[in-house]
Amino acid sequence: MSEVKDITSRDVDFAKWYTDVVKKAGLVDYSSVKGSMIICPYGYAIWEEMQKQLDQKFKETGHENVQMPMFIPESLLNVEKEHVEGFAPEVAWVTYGGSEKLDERLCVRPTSEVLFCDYYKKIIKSYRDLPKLYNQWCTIVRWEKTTRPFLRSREILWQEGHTMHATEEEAINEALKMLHIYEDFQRNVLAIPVLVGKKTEKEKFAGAVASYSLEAMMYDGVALQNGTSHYFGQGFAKAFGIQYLDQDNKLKTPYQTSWGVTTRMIGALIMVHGDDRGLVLPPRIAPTKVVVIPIGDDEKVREATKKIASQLKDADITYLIDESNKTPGFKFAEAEVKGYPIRIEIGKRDLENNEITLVRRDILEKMKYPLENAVKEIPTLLENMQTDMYEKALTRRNSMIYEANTWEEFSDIAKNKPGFIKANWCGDEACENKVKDEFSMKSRCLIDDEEIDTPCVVCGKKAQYRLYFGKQY
RNA sequence: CGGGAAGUAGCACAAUUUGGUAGUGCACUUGGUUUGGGACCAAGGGGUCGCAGGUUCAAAUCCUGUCUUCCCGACCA
Repeated sequence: MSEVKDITSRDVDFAKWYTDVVKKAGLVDYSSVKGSMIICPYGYAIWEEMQKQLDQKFKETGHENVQMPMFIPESLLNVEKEHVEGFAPEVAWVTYGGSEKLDERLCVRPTSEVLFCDYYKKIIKSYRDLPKLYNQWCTIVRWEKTTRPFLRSREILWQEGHTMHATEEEAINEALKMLHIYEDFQRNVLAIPVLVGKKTEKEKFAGAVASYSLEAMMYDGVALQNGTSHYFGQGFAKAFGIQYLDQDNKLKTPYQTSWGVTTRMIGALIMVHGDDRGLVLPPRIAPTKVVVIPIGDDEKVREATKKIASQLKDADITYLIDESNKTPGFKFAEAEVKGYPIRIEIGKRDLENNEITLVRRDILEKMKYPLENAVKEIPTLLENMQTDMYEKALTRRNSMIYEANTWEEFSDIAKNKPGFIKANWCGDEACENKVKDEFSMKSRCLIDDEEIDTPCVVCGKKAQYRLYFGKQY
């Protein structure tokens, strides 16, 4: 097995490996503005696939897409106090229009809660106007100090749902429903195991009553928050004066949610599934499922390639044919960097036996199939690959979740073993801060289906919660 | 935002110390030979040395500022 050129091994330098893969696979390129990335065609194709599948789910659950403005007047941003305090440090401001200084500066949306609220105030008058289930696909801007492609950028491509409901129960259900749509998508399509749960007070969204998140573990044991769903209660609605007349002819304040996922999911795909040869895409999200590599300039090879191509087309399997004038080894390596799930090699040596070679990207095992029915096997291969990738990721993640009952145990694990730590907690923010100060680990999310039978891992007082701690991107 | 490192062709680097015609490998173009794990021959194209000032007869090289990238920390839904 020859070494793949130019990709740093992920066990040698994970950060470098990540940037190498992102660039060599043609997902992203840097622009001249820090943290503002160019998403290349292949990277964007993955995003489009994510969009397509999620958007369908959003629509099936009654949501409508809208497009809100990009600018928020300062006075509008200031309406909800907690919210503005949470976001003020990272917003970008527009202060000039042409050469004229603006009377009121405009914030480039870091998220659109206030824009939606401002609009909902106009259009929600009656109980008949509820629920309002809007979503938008857009970019937002947050002036992050440290940036990395897909993981933390200043301009973020995402989706944000904003909904209004008549009752608290309905709103909470909405927040959880969308959380579970994300969860299902990440597990079954992205093949990424996620921990799903409520955030602590300290970690929740600025202005939310409750925040729920999806926490994935990367290959190096570091957490990536891969989506959030928030229940807002009536906080924003009250601050913005959103009221409707109910059936009983009384003015009432609606309950609100918001939820979002970003292109960060692409970063998660890379860091959960990738290997030293490059990207490995789960079949259900791969824009191109199969790459066909003809070997040698031979009439029989050309014929067989044509045949396979037409069968793939008939079977509705996305594919591309690499007919470039490169050597087979080069094409194989290229296909591996790109992470196409299945590679088909067609050469005259196999054709003499009426066979072709298929290779699954995740296990890289060469399999011979009869030319006639090889394509028929592909759907099964893809499904097996999808399942195996999830199992492999799950096994690795589970092997890196540790349990600590005392501060000594916690310290030992935090210092020596990358991954998450399960522990009990009293609920005092001081204890959360101590973990963060000493080990740069933050609480990921609460665990609500396990017994709490030992004291707080930090202070030793009675524990009220069980949660995961972990370092994060 | 603090500490460190780096920016010279698409990529990886040399030339900078000691100022004096900008180079090598890969990639790219054309033609040919090739093709089962990153091919070969031949002929070509491509650079205001990140950007802006300054010093000098002369700046990739020295000085100042600035931007970008990477690493560590702080910050962070």
